[in-house]
Order: sequence, then C-alpha cells, then structure tokens
Amino acid sequence: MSNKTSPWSKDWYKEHDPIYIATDCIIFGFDEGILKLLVFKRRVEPQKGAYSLIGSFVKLNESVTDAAKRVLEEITGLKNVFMEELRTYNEVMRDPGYRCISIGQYALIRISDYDNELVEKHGAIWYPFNELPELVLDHDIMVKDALTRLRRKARYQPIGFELLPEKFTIPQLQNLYEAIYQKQMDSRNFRKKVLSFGVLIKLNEKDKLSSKKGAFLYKFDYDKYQQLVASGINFEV
Amino acid sequence: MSNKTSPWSKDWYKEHDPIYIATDCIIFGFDEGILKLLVFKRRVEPQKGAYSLIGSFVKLNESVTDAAKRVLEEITGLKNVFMEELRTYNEVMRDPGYRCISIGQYALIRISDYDNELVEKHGAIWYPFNELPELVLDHDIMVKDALTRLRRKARYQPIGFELLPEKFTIPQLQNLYEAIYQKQMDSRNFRKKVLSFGVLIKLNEKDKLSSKKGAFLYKFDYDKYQQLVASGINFEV
DNA sequence: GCAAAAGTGTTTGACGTACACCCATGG
DNA sequence: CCATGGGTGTACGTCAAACACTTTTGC
Repeated sequence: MSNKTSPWSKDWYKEHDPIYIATDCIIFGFDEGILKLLVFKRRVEPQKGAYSLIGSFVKLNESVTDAAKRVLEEITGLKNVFMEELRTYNEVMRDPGYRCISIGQYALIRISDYDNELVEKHGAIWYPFNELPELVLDHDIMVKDALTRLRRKARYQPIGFELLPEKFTIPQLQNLYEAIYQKQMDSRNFRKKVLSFGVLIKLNEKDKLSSKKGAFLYKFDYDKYQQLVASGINFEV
Repeated sequence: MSNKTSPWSKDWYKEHDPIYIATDCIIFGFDEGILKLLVFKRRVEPQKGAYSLIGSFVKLNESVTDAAKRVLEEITGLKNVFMEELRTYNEVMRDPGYRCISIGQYALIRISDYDNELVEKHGAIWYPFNELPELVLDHDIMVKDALTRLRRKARYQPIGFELLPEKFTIPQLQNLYEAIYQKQMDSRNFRKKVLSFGVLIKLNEKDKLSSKKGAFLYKFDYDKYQQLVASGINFEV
C-alpha cells in the first residue's frame, strides 16, 4: 500500500507517503431558543443526497485554519467567526475513497448575522440539534465530540456570547446555556453568577420582543474579559 | 504552488494536494521529584545536533495513533502508554523542508519502566522540564501546549497515576502534583482530597526509601474509577 | 536522643443551591 | 385587569483553605 513515488523533489521527504487532508466544520447556531447545526445536503457523488458537515480539502498553500475560514465564509458570508480545532479523525479506513485525515473544527455563529441566500445556494440547512439526520462517514462522531467540547468549554470560558447577537438579554443568555446543557437553571442564581464576573455592560435599552415588561440588553465587555483572564480569573457558569 | 498531479487513481481526489503528515510525541516522565521530558538529539541532517521531540511520518496504512505508538515503543520499549492527541500544527511554513502537518500527542510514562538501553541507543535524553534546551521547529510550542493540557487534564482526571509506579505513596503523589502545578500543597488537605475519591487501595507494605518512618504504599483502583466515572462523578484535585 | 518525613482534625469563610414574591406592561 | 415574563434577596449546607502537633525509626 505504501507508495514511494512522490510529486516532490526533496529526497528526504520522498520516502514518505503524502496523505489527503481535509477539514470539517461543526457549525453551531442558536435560534428561537434552540441549538442548531449547519449541515449540508450533498448535491454531487459520492453519496449524493446524504447529509454531511461542511468541509474542504486543505490546499498546499493554506493552513488548516485558513481552509476552514474559507469554507465558512463561502457558505455563510461571515468572517471572524469563533472557531477552534476539535481533533483529528485519522483512522486508516475512515474514508472509503482514499486515505484522508480530517481535522474537525467547531465554530459558533451568530445566527442573526449569516447570509441566508448564500446558505441556501450551497444546499446548507440549519438543523435543530435534537433532530439531526444521520451524517456521512464519521461526521456523527464529530458532532458528538463538538457538543462535548462546547459543554466543557462553556463552563470555564464565556464563549456563549459568540452565539448571541451583540446585544442580548440575561434571559436569552440563560436560554442558551439551558440549550447547551439540556437542563433548566434557576434564573436568580444564573443572573447572580453571570453578573458577578463583571464582564457584562448593561445598556439603556430594553428588548421587548419576548415580554411585555421588556428585558434590559447587555453587551459583552471584551476588554474587561481579557484583563480578567490575564490576571488568572476562573470562569465557571 | 498547487500540484495537480497525484500518485493515486481516483479522479475525485486527483484535484487535491496530498500533504505530509507527521506526529510528534511530547513524552512526560516523573523522576526524583521532578517532571521530565524525553527529547532527542538529532544525529542526521537536517539540523544535526539540534534537539527535537520524538516523531515520525505517518504512513499510508497506519493511523496517527498507531504511528505514535510505533515511535514510542521503538524508543522506550513500552506499549500501552497513556497518550492523547494535543492538536495539529499546521502552519504552511512551519517546516522549511516541505509542507508538513504535525499532530502533537502527549504521553505519560512510568519512568521506572522504560528501557534505558533503547533510549540511549536512539540518542534520547530525559531532560528536567525546567532545563529544556531549545527545540527545533515549533516543538517548543508543542511542549508548552502539552504542559497546559496536562495541568488542565490532571485537575479533573486522575492521570497522575500514569506517571508513577504501580505502587506509590501519598507523599509521592503529592510531589507529582506539586511538580505539575509548580506550587506547594498542604499535605493534610491533599491526603484528605485524594483519599475521599475512594479510588486508592491501601496496601500492607511501606516504602522506606524516603523516610525512616516509612510511608504506606497504595495502588490505583481502576475498576472503582471506571464505575465512578460512569456514574458521573467529578474529580478535581 | 534527635533529625526527618508520615500521618492526623478542626475551624473558618466562600460559594453553590434552593426557594417565592413583586414589577412592568401590552393586550 | 390580567397574563406574561423580568427582576430581586435570604438561608442553609458543602467544601476548600488555613493551620500545629504527634508518631515512627534509622542513625
């Protein structure tokens, strides 16, 4: 199976086997109180019609991160999205086509911001997390891994904000955490906790969409957050 | 820069660029109360004489995990070592030789068990963590990442045991944690905490090497640990 | 008998958790 | 005027952190 020919000239590398590298994006969104995932209905063979994550091969002249950013922008129109490497999926037989290692990356999207036309044009669909169809290859495992990571990560870093609009209310934030952890939380304790970190700026506006009284909007204080992290503070929600 | 020729036949893959994949191992050991790392003095070009981590290219017919296990056994003689993927190092220019992505994996070794002859034969050296020489490429970053991960991981999983002999004393265990976190701990609180999990089995033997009174030996109860994890218990040391 | 490490309990403060009522407003 | 979600405070228990002395034994 080892292939000693190589398209490249340097002798030192020649003895080794180059491998195809892909990256697959596990893209989370939060909308109408539910956690969603952006999946893709394949319009070409192989496995036409099946659902998969959004991914791409990594090119010789781009980093894996760049590849993922490229795909993400292609499909959602968004740049500067929160994204993080999950792990590699490197089993020899994971892809029946040919030996191909995929690097899973999960991304958090402000679902209010993405370009819906682009998304539809590419055959991508936002699926509620609890109603996901089966996905090709090992993509189901990637999704499971990503949720595990999101849950762990959200406990000690306030990444929840990445999924919400810039201005959000405390009840919205609580809904998000309830969706991530799939459990109800006490509103008094939740509010106390998130405000105690001192990284939320209360605005003079209210959001009246979900109640008659209206809830105050807040925004995330990135500078303050950086300071606190630098001084070694621990966030746990 | 894109290279459209390919050594493989399937058309679908032909359009893409295969890339070299390597894995580098960040191997921790614990000896004489200090945390150590297994590094390697290169005996061939490029960078002959420089220090690096131990690594290998990943072959077409092996998974990344298998590749790392292969290297690890080659150099230490050990199988069944605790090992975990760290992350990928995928910058386009990280390796001046050719485009090569490396997958960092960290491993924990019982320093009492490894085969010293093998290690020396391969030019590998155990270095105290605080006196590491500069390493080639981005290996310094890998080491830093691995330590960060080890610290985080050791907080909620009892992986410390992987670095100690099968039978160990509580003071030894405390030394290890002090080495990992680089801070002193209170022996009464430490003992109380680790015993409270109920995953240590007290033996009827004492270790007299480090004190006249002698300290009781314990061993780790893997079964009990599995049960507790399954029932959702949280370990925090 | 003394030096050196092992082993043992208690007190205090912080924080997580549980819990119930009033407020503001659109309809 | 009432239904709906927003907002607030307190009491209790748990657990982490601080802290000092006795025990054993090789030399």
